Amino acid sequence: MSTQRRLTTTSYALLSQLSLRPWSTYELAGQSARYFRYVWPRAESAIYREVKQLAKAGLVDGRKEYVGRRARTVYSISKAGLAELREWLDTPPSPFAMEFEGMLRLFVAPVAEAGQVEAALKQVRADNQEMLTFAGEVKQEYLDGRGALQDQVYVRALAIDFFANLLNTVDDWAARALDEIARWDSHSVEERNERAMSILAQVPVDTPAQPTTETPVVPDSQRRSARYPRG
Amino acid sequence: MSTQRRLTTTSYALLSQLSLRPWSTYELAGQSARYFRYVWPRAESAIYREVKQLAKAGLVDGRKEYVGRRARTVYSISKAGLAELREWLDTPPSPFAMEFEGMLRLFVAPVAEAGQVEAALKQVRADNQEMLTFAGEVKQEYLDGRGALQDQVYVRALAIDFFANLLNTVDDWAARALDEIARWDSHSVEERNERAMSILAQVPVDTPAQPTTETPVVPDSQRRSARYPRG
DNA sequence: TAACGTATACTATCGTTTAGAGTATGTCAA
DNA sequence: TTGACATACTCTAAACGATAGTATACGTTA
Repeated sequence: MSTQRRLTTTSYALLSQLSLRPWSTYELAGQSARYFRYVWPRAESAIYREVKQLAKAGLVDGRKEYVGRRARTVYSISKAGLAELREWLDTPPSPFAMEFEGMLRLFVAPVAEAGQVEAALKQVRADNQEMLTFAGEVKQEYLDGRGALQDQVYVRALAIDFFANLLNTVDDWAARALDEIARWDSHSVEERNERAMSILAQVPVDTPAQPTTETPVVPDSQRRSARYPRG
Repeated sequence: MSTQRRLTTTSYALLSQLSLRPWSTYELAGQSARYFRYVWPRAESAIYREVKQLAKAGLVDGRKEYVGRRARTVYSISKAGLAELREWLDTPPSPFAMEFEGMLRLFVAPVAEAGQVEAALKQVRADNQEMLTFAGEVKQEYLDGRGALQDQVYVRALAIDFFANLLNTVDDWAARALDEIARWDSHSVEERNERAMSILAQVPVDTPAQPTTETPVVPDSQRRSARYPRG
């Protein structure tokens, strides 16, 4: 019953899912692979490990069921689990983070062979297309009334809206970047840099009013765990 | 000299940085904290560990320098390292991935107390503002001609363009989502779901032409390591 | 001139997480 | 009855993160 170990966001992600309805571990792993993968990617084995620990901590109840001779465990959230979940909801979420190897490829451009960076960015667009196709399928599932947790479309629609827009933004950028790269061959580094300055000037973000007195330090919005501040 | 262990993307990120010029480990850790953090976030200790292994594998050369009695090691890429890097550039990049706890918070909305999800999304916007401020500072640094690797603005400008657009997209979404959440109080779940259907219909992604015969399986664009396919 | 705070430059350790393979049972179609 | 595929997990090495700790250098202030 007592919560020994500190819970991770992965714990809460599972508690969240289980707060909506009971699931078997296999189903949870499936949901993770199909949907959660995009916002909170975790290995399949981590799901199995994690629910077991949640059960040990008394935050979820496991019930063995049988399909023929094959057993499976169906979990549901416990009162203690729901309380934990509610407490988590009073803490600020950890900030948006990403891994984008495509950008690493771009950074090596000065020492890459012609075409290598281009190929990487084309791959980025291909991946994006694949994900957009998936998003389109999910959109259609909900429009057809056969989406997962269809009774919560009012929540899920916002998630689909998020992804479609995000993927389009990334794709638009990749297209722009490919356009620029195509010009590199016929321009010197100096010419490219001059052009870059006007691209920079048009980047949709305000520059600081007073010149930053010195190079700002390491960004701080790292991991958080405290409650929301005062108001 | 022989590469025993399989290199990770973290290895290649460091090789990339070292291919542009030599850096001390401390500088590499600093660059990682300041810039790479956003595309390939790794712990400081991981940087120190990794360069040492790259040195052991003969992919980088370390030279001890002294400031008084305090030693530091400055690394530069070796021929073998450059060859490895070039091979990596011939492999497709791993797909874009993210962690977005804010979305997890949204998913629990049906069991959350009023205001909890709203607070989470406001935090998302605050974090975004912070990152946008940082992007603005970096933009100004390059416009002033004092950015890191300023002679490569033609590459770095594209990265700043990426971030500004991405952050704006996330922020716009969060604002839209907050607008929707504000309506929840005065509407039943049925009314919310009805509204969600029209939001869904306007999501900027095409739905599949032929109805997806069955629920599509686990997305495949998982980790890759092979070369680009044929042509 | 001593003390203090901050930046530099790391090392060490422990626990967690991932990737990937492996095991075993059940279902269905050819 | 064989094989493909889905279900339902377990196991392990290597990668990674968090945290603490050590030590030197340098500038400011008391």
